[in-house]
Amino acid sequence: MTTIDASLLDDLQKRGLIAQTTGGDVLAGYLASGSRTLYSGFDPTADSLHIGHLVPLLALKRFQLAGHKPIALVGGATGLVGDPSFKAAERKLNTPDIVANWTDKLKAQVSRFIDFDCGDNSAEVVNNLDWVGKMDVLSFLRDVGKHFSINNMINKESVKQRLDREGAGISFTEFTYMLLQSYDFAELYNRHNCTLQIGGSDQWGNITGGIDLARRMYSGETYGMTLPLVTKSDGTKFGKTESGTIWLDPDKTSPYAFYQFWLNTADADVYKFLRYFTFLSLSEITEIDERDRAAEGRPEAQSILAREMVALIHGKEGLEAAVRISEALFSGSMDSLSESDLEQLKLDGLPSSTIMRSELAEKPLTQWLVDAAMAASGKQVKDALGRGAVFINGEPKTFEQNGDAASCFAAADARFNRFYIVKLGKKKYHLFEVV
RNA sequence: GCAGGGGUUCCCGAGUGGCCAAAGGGAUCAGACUGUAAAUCUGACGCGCAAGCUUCGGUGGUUCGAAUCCACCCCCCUGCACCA
Repeated sequence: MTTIDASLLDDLQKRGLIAQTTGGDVLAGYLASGSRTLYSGFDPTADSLHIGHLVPLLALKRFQLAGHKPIALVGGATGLVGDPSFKAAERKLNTPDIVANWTDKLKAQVSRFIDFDCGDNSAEVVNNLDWVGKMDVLSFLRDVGKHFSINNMINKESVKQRLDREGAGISFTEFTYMLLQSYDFAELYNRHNCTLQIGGSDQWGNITGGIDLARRMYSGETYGMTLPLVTKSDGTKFGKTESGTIWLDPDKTSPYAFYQFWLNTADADVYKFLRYFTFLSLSEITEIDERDRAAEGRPEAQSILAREMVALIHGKEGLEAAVRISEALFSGSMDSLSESDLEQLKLDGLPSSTIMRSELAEKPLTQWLVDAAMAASGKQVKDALGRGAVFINGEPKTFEQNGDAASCFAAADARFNRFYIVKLGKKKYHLFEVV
């Protein structure tokens, strides 16, 4: 028999992970008095989840650890339609085969976070295409559509801007999204006795829609809870860097890059992020906070956060790889790297490229670095060269040497006859293999 | 459909015949300082190592010369009308 951790809601509250809930105090008692089944949905809008999906995904795990049964729903059907919630403009539809492909990828990713073999509250992964795909239009209109009032729907905050805005508009397709998601909840209630849906705060409208539908179709009593949108103290968008979205797929964002992302968290955000994203207890986090405050200089929190996150998403091996690269590069002891270390750096996800020695003379250094995506334009490399911010195997290069890439990558300077670590600025590293 | 306003470099936003690759701010990149922070200061910021090349919704035109003037077209906003 599964033990229920009755303090779950209280813990979530203290972590700042609860934006809104339905049912008020009833929900706390409901969750404390038995193992419940809950779900959260993930639509296949790309071939990988990104860190924006982490809060609901980890919340499923928190519920599971507290004794509840999580269902991760991958939106093979809803992904074909597109959620209009708080979106400024109509989105373009992806083809069914692309969505199906993405659905499979998300299923695999999601599955790594929750436990499928822990007795009564083992997790499940479902795809809403399995039930929505079988439904015919008339049944949908009669059985589902009949329960929705257009009057209520157009009053939802999530679609307001699309209705109000001149020139934007909303198609019937996207407008119908809420019905699909609501139907998911009703269906999961009916099939799995799923009585709680969680999601991002932008999902409130869709979640309450589902609660109403479950009641109307099956007289079911269900609950909803939303998690906060992750914000940063400086007002910029969480989860994006200059180089783009931070993905959970190691092929899209390497464990090293992922580690660096968390390591660079601002002091003003790091303790909040520890509460949001890690499974460290609140008292442990408070302790870290206090210790950092007492110590002069560099706080430990970022490093703890980075380690926790990489271990969570990429496992022990991913963490070791990320730390190995980071230490080699940032400790200044690159000389100590062995040939196999350098090869490992490549495998570990340090950006790298292979170039032909015979082609070196064809382009100036600026162009080689631009081609390797180290900088957006040759001008930036030129600026860096002028400031002594470009190093090849530890040797500073100057603008005068720009035209002579062959001597910048001189054979005599190569590590193990082929490797060059190029550093641009303080944080950008790239491994060149010249053959 | 009619009337009025507008589309400028990643974003906001100046510029209304040469001094404009185009003010200013933001974002971004690099340097100093630091903790691979923050704040601050400095430099860069269409592309090109360079000569030089390509931009100001689109197409044509006027002119020695246009982001700036003219014509037509496309798109957006604001009123009015039409529709209901």
